[in-house]
Amino acid sequence: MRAQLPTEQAVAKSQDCYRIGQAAQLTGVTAKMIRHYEALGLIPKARRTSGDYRLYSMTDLHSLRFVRRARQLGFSTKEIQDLLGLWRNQRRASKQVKRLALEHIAELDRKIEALGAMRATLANLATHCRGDARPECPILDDLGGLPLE
Amino acid sequence: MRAQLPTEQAVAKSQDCYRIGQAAQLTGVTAKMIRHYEALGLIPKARRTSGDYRLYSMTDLHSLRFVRRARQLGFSTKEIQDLLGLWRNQRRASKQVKRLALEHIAELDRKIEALGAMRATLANLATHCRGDARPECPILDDLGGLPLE
DNA sequence: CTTGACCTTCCTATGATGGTAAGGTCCATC
DNA sequence: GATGGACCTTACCATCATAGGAAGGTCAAG
Repeated sequence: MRAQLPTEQAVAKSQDCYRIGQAAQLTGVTAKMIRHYEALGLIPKARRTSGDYRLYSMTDLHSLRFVRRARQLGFSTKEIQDLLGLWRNQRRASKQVKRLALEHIAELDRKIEALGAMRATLANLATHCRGDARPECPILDDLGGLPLE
Repeated sequence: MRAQLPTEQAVAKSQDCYRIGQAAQLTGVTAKMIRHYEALGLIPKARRTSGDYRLYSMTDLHSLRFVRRARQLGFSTKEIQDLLGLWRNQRRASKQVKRLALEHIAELDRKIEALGAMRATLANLATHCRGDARPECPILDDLGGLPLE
């Protein structure tokens, strides 16, 4: 479990190069997902060592952290692609970014509302269920459609 | 588009038999999903006609509506399997049903909370974004990790 | 040279749903 | 009795983000 700081690593570090496992540790994005994002075109193809190992610079790590943070906020990879484009574009208008953010907020609101409606319905049913050893159960009655048929 | 009420259909109806398309219409579950639920073992394998068409009775339709309603409430197919078991078991204890319901409510709460946290963070960032033609953008700054590094 | 940590690619799976393609059934109408 | 059309069948692929594993290669230390 000792970090391999010797030769290769020392060279890598001095050259601002990290292999995928290190990049994963430093960004919180799994190596698996880093490769996946590369395949999706979300991040550029990594440089490779002579042994075909991927190499990442600090800039790359920065991008990976960006992606992770955006994922934490629920953006899809497609949306992240757009956000990354704006992030890298010095001539972007903040209006564009804000629009994406507001759209995503609206999407989150839709999901929250849908889940809230489920929760309310189910909580209501659960309230009326005695929850004892007897079989009578308004929850199952509702699912079975008894009240509606 | 005329419903085929003649011979086969008349017979089917008189015998409490519906083909998958009719079952889909009557239950709101797509034919696709009906087959899927059967493959999952959620509903029993349907009887078949001599031509290998699936046939559904009113009881089957009832089960399908149960599944649909449970899906609307966000239960997974695995959970629905348990609910169906309880529904069909006349000796069930309502306690068991209520436990499943409360667990699911807790799960919904977790999801709602997670989405709500995303929403709050993003809304906060959006508030501070001017949303004009200039490039400065606190949203991108956050995603890029500027405030944390 | 071997060992072990790390890397590579490729394939598989998840969960609920939708799509499509190639082909069979069944009934009505010509 | 053949045709057309609505409906059905199975089988495969796609979505979305993520994880797991197998088989094999790299590299540095012992």
